[in-house]
Amino acid sequence: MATIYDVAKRAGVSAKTVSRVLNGDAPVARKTRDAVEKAMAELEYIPSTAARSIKSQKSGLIGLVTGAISTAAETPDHAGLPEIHIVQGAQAVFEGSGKTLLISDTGGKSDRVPHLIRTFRQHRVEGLLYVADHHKQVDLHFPQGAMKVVLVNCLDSQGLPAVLPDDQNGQYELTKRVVKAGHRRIAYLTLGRSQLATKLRLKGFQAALKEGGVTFDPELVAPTEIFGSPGEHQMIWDALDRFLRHKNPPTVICCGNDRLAMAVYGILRDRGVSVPDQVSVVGYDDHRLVSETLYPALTTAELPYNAMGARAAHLLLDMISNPEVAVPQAPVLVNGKVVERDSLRPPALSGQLYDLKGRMRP
Amino acid sequence: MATIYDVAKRAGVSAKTVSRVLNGDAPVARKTRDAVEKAMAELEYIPSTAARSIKSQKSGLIGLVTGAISTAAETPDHAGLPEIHIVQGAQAVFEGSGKTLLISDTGGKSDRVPHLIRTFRQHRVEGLLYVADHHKQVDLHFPQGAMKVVLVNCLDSQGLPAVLPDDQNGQYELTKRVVKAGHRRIAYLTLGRSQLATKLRLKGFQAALKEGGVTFDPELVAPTEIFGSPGEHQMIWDALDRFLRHKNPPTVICCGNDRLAMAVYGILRDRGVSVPDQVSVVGYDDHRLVSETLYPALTTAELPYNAMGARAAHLLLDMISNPEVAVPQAPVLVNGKVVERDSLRPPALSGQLYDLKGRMRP
DNA sequence: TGTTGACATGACACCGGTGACATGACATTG
DNA sequence: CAATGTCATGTCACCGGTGTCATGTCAACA
Repeated sequence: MATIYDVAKRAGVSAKTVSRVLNGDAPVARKTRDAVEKAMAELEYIPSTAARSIKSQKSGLIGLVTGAISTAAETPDHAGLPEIHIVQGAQAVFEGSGKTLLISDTGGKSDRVPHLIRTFRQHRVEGLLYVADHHKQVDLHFPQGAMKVVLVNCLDSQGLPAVLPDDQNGQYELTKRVVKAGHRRIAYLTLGRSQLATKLRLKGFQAALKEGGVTFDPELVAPTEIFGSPGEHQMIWDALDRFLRHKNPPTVICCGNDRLAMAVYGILRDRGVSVPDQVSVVGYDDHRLVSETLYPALTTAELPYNAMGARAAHLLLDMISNPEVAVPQAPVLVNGKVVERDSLRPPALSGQLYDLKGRMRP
Repeated sequence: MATIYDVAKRAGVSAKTVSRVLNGDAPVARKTRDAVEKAMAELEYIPSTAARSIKSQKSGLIGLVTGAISTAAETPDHAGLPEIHIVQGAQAVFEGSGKTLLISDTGGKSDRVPHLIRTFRQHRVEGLLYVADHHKQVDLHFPQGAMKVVLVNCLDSQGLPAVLPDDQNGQYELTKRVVKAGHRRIAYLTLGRSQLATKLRLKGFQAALKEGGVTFDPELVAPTEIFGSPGEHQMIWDALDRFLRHKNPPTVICCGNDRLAMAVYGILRDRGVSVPDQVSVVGYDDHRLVSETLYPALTTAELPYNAMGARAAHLLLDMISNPEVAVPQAPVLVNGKVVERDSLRPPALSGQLYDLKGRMRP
């Protein structure tokens, strides 16, 4: 690989002059510049970032840690929207600002994080993005002040800057849409109780009901747990069964995410309940693979992963370029849109809505 | 950030001795070693890869380009299994061998590839993984010999080393399972005709039929195109309608991927056809978010993205550490497993299988 | 015509490590 | 006891760039 000296020799100038042509930080005679550029082209010269960075003390690198990082062994694996969207959103921003992204994946093992951090520090990354697979609390103990860090989709107890989805508002907006469609009996199949998103969204849910003058009925709320476990379908089946047998049954079922909505579609239909003619269904995430493919297509709230990644990237870049800037004390909340598709309709008019059949598959 | 000289001074030795402690490439007296290690710990010294690499001429970096790279504007966006699994598979291998991954995302714009390549060359990456979002032909024009490249999930006309899923064998094995379950009337809703995977899988499909003594009926094969387009559901609906109205209708529907199977579930049920009691359904990809969540869970063939990523990483590492090694001329094919779940059953016994209802939603 | 300043370029040190080589202390051997 | 080898450590140059400072040229100006 050609060096700046090779170019200098070929162009008959000093290395420093080549450097000037490269960086344009001092005037260079047109003729000299041409000669240097010709030499660079002929030698396919490409400057070495490594050499640059030892001198400038700036690596131009940003580290990104991903992969279901957590304190516990909960790792729901593929449960929601893939974090890749966060990475893409961030990458696009860094790309535009000349930074390069170094990524590491913990593979779900949080004990490997220290090693990853060390690798990043060896590369002298200028900042670090810490991406969780779902909205959660994490417990990191970074060598304090060692590097700029922005958490994405998670927060810690030390108050590191964090970018989070606005789950409460998202569910609020979505539910408002449901109420506006005319529904008064609204069931909510939430994610696990322990999830932060669940608590926040439930607040948004209740706020929207209240605002719409709809009574909140705790019997129409049920949590689900554990992705991919054999018992999961049973749990959803049972919850739906309770909803449907309620003396005043729901006309719409809100789901904790699109995946849950997918399972609900299957079970409802298996039981002879038509979506959305008899019961509407809405999801959360706008996992397009699911929301656009389900038949009928799913009305859902966007989980703005791409935007969160971009937001976090900007925040980190600010912190890097302007070390004195005050980092946000409260988490930055990013809002997603409500995406209306075909699965939400005004409630059916008749009193007795459905005629249940089927039972849980053994 | 502390340097090796800071450590040397604090430990009262030369920088070279610190280097020896770091690398263990020459004997160091126990006492000296202890002093050096103490100093390193106190200063939180972490060696700089940049400084190391200019001297050693080895960056320890691997570049990875992803993001629906293509020649055309086909970009099906989210159509299949996310490429992130390829990245994860590769990352784990590199991690284990001390390499660090630099990633770039083209965001679907192939004209940005040259710029990404340049960035990677500035970082003196030792090799490059080029990851496509689905099995396709790409047309790259790398500065020849500029760097070691392995293509993943795609191949080019110049015969660059490539790692691909064994689509033919995968569909063969899956179809064999279908035949073994007793099916004789087997419909196949393929992906787009132009896709490489479609052609290969159709071969495997036919081979399995032949081996099982089942007659191939072209009327039971239909292609789908264009993900997410408004007309897509219509196209699937029409194809299924033809299948179901066939004088000798299928007892199972093989789908080009799990997403398609998801759409098929919805349409079949909408038309009063029970899965799998009346018609079995199988997919392809083992996109677990879909295959495990569908109700009933989907029998499908694994698209071994993780393994492909790992395989490609190993191949690239071999090429790097052993430049003389012959690169595979033919693409490396990686096989996936058949995953049996609940959507495949022996065919129903009765003659008249289903009583169609419903029509395409307007 | 001598002075001044803008322009163009080069010499040299330095960034943080490591390879090649040299040196000094001590143990082993004939 | 001198010769030899091993161990432990240091010196110095170099990797590929860039910052600092010096130098040389030439046109404008007093």
